[in-house]
Amino acid sequence: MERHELKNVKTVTPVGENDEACCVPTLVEPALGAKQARKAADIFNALADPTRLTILSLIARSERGEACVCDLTASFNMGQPSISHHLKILKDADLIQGDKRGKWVYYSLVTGRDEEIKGLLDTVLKIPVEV
Amino acid sequence: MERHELKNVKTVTPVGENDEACCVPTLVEPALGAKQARKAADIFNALADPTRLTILSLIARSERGEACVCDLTASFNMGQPSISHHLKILKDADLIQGDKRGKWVYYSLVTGRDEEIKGLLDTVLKIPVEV
DNA sequence: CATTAACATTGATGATTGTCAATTTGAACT
DNA sequence: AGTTCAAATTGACAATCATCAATGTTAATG
Repeated sequence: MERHELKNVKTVTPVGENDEACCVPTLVEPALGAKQARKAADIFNALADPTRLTILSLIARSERGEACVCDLTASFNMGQPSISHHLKILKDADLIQGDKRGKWVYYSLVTGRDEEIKGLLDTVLKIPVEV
Repeated sequence: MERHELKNVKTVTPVGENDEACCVPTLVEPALGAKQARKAADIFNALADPTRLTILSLIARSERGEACVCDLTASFNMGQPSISHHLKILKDADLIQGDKRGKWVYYSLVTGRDEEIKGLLDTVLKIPVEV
């Protein structure tokens, strides 16, 4: 079976009626596993929104490592339910955790995943914004 | 103006008719910049799909650091147009690049961003899949 | 207990997305 | 030139998503 990467090299394949063995995959490795891929996609999906990235950034850069919903709500031009919605998505993805103290709820990066999350943010935020 | 983080500490604020100054943001920092947030979100969005993550993984782990569309198409239970569609999204996000050689097109991670992309994948794929 | 304030939840709506079927483009070979 | 095959593109459709308006929940307060 010939590899198309080598198609200029005439092989000794006994060229039948339809040679041209198309694509012998270079790798048929386990690749990724459907479950793992879905899990990872969920996390990236939680990060795939400007509002949510800004929320994370606000939390990560805050003095105490946390921010209350009212602080966050005040930082955006959108209603409080929308912020709540985004917070839920981040929470469901295990990126942030909420702590109710009195009337207020304070969100912080999930304990133990601080650096991981900051790393993801930094990596992508390092990319220059085109001129 | 009292900080609610300190609400248990009685302040000397001349408690008027409505004290209770809600949320004095701990940080009013520039945060992130709308443009930068959108750009980052676009990249995460390109990563927010199991098929696309698997494509990236297949490319990243392949021997020559590239894979042709026919290889990729053969690896999924979906039509060739769908794979083409996902490749376009990854390409538009500047994560992969295509190289047409003969009848075939070979995709690889964008030159110079190899490690960055692999880093993003590794970070998220390290997360244990729940039992 | 009634009220108020902070936050979450629900339901509706317009926009975006992933997939397929059908068609088109473009290169290689006869 | 005509055929064949790899890949991209187009159009359609169901599903998902971000937002808002309205309502529900829970904790502090009078």
